[in-house]
Amino acid sequence: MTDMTTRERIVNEADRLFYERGYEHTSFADIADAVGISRGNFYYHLKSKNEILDAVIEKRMAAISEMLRLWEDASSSPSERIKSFILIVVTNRPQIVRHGCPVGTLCSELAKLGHRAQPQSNQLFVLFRTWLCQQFAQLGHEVDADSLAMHVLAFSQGVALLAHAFQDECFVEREVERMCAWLDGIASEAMTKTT
Amino acid sequence: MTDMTTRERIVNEADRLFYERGYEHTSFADIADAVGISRGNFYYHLKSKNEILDAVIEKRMAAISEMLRLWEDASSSPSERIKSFILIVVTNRPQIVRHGCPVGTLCSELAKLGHRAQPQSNQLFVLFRTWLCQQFAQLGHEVDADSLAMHVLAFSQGVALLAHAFQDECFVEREVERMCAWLDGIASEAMTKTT
DNA sequence: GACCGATTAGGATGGTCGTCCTAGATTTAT
DNA sequence: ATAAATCTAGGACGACCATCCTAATCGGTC
Repeated sequence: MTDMTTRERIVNEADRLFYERGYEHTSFADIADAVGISRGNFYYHLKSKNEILDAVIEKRMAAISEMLRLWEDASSSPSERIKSFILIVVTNRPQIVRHGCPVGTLCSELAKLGHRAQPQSNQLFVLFRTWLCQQFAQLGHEVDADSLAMHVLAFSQGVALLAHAFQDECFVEREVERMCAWLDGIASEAMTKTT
Repeated sequence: MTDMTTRERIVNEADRLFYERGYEHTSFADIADAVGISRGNFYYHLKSKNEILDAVIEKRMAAISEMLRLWEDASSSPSERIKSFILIVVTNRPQIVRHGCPVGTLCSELAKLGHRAQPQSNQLFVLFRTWLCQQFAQLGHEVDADSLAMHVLAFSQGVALLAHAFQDECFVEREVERMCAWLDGIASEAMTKTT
């Protein structure tokens, strides 16, 4: 806490505020207030708003990579790992209902803005996409692994967006159940093929 | 064209710009430029940006209602009508890839902003939701009609968001195929129950 | 042709934004 | 202790924002 550099504290607060209020709707004054430093001092640590955004995306990239690595270690089977992903929308329900999916809302905003950093933010999706792709391949769905990965990704984004709009937590659970059932179907389908 | 009132022209351009650039990122100057009138003249027709947003939402509500009415007339069976909805993401592919879903991106932005008009924008979703709900009920899924409606809605939002982020048109078609197959399963399931 | 309401244009206002600059404070190295 | 490097605060900047005000123009009516 205390041994965190000012730069890290800025990036942390920016990360939070970008998520809670959106990128464009968060100003330098907001971040400076949250960190507890003056507006002017800001530019000593980060030269522009773009640079903050880049740093935030980089931080999220690292966090996601770490999370995927943990899932890799914790679960033995690929279907269990995929289920770990499906379950994040229910694990993070309160945040999603309040602020949507951190990845989805950022990518959506930057895409609409035609922002310079859109490709970078898309890499957050790509991280999940390739990881899910690997899991489906290990499940025996080598040919349509990417298609299945995108399907799971689309599921999570659709659920997050509607949960956010309607502020509905129950809906999330119903959709997760449906998705888990679908995944079981996919997994057993792969089993019968190999055996 | 010529007999359109200035107010209507303003609302039309605002509708387009809100969709293409987002609500917050569209300024009065942008709309005034697009319509071809001066900034100052603006406030004679609409008192505030909120009022423009309200008018745009109202216009979209009317457009969606009309579209649903047309689907009602064009299709004989409820499953055909639901398919009409599923197919809009492929019909409007180019726009969705460029700007996302008009309803989803607006609701998502207003929800994140905590905007006053968020409930109004949600009514756009509700329009689809209740209509889909009716169709599923007619299909014989009275008890879980709303759950199924939300599922279809989530599908469309997930697909639109990812298509927009990844600028991928092929993905849309694959997901639509998958969804149509799912719908056929739901429909036949209802058939066997009634017969 | 004078009048009046509807419509328009353009500028003024106060606020916020991202950005930059500079002078002071603090820390570190010698 | 002194000098250099690092960090901080606060204000100034130009641009843009939503909003408001006022004077000019237009249409039709008597």
